[in-house]
Amino acid sequence: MARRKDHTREELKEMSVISARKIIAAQGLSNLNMRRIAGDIGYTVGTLYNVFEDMDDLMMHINAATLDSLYEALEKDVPQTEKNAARALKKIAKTYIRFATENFNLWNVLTNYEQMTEEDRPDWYMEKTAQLFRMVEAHLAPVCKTAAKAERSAKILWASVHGICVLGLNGRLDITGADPVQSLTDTLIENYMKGLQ
Amino acid sequence: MARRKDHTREELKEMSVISARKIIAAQGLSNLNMRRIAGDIGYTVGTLYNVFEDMDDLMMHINAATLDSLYEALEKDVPQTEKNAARALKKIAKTYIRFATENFNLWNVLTNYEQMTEEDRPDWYMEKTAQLFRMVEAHLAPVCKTAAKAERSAKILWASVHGICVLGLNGRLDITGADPVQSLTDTLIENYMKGLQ
DNA sequence: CATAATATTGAACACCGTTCAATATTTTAT
DNA sequence: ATAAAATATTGAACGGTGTTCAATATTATG
Repeated sequence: MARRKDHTREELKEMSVISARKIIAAQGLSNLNMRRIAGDIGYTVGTLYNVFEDMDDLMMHINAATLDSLYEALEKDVPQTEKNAARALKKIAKTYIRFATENFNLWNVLTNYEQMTEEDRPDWYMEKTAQLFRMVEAHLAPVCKTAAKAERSAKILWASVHGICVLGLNGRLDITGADPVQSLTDTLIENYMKGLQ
Repeated sequence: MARRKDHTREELKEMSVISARKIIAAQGLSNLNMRRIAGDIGYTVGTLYNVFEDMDDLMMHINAATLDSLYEALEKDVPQTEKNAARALKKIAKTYIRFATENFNLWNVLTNYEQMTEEDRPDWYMEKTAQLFRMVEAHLAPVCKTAAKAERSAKILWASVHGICVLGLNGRLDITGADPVQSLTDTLIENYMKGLQ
């Protein structure tokens, strides 16, 4: 046995999430299981359950990491300096679509694997998605009369782009690849922003 | 044993799908399994595999039935006589949201349970979704210059409404219930149609 | 150094989708 | 009508899953 202090609980959590994300990215969610993660990090399944509540808990941490990397991608790609709202929003959508394409399996897990009970979604997790909405809101505030209206439009546009991305990348819009999807989100954003005046 | 001719293969298929949909609607996908369906229809699991390829095949038929009932709901609720495109589209969205709310579990299975390989989705299944798009297209054709443009806008609006519905009803837009979701789709459709001119 | 606290193990459990040899029933051929 | 072929149905069995928990090993404490 041994190695009680080889890694702290936090280190074990991090190692598990990294391993799980590697497996999902490379071979899909169907090839993920607790025993395999345990083996990958050099422990057994019992240790995994000493660190995570259950598989749902682990999945939440996996999705949290995906949300983090999505936020990083957006922060890196989208210039704060862009004054034209429509152009900024189109850039956000473009980066979102690229992220979903390049991290298809992880992104699909994020969108499909729902923990039904909205209540027991912890605050630190909710904050990660709130962060993303705020990013969109920031570009809408200058062209909206009130903060509430900006918030509304942020929700509408984010969810719409998300919907086009989900159906488009999963082959339910009779189009293939990232470019046609981006073309649709561009049109959506242009028309919506035009109608906003 | 017995009863080889009690039901035809088609009858067995139908009974299985009805039973499965009842279980999903009442207790969610997590409570669905092959043995339970078999028991419900008075057979054993082996018979299920004599009629369906596997559980994915059964799930496809379940989703097909959900698509059918969605189409029926839309056909019943949305008047063909409505000349105002925006009003017609808002009515479609409203009915879609109501359907998703009233058949939440079945609708969630439809949106989440993806058969990854788009190619082996049979034609009769694809036709069911095409039918829905055509319904939206019909209302967009009069206000679009070309049929291709109407098709584009139909995809954009359908996917957008779908996205708002998915995130909204799953509690990811910081709103609760069907009404606020409908309010967002209304705004989306109004702004998009306004921008179309 | 003894004892409490904690970490780690891995066998065991219940459940799942799926298979398939055995068996019962029906259809077809003679 | 009867034998033989074809088909339907069964249910035990297989391998895999998430999860539990008594046993054991390691570390911390007094």
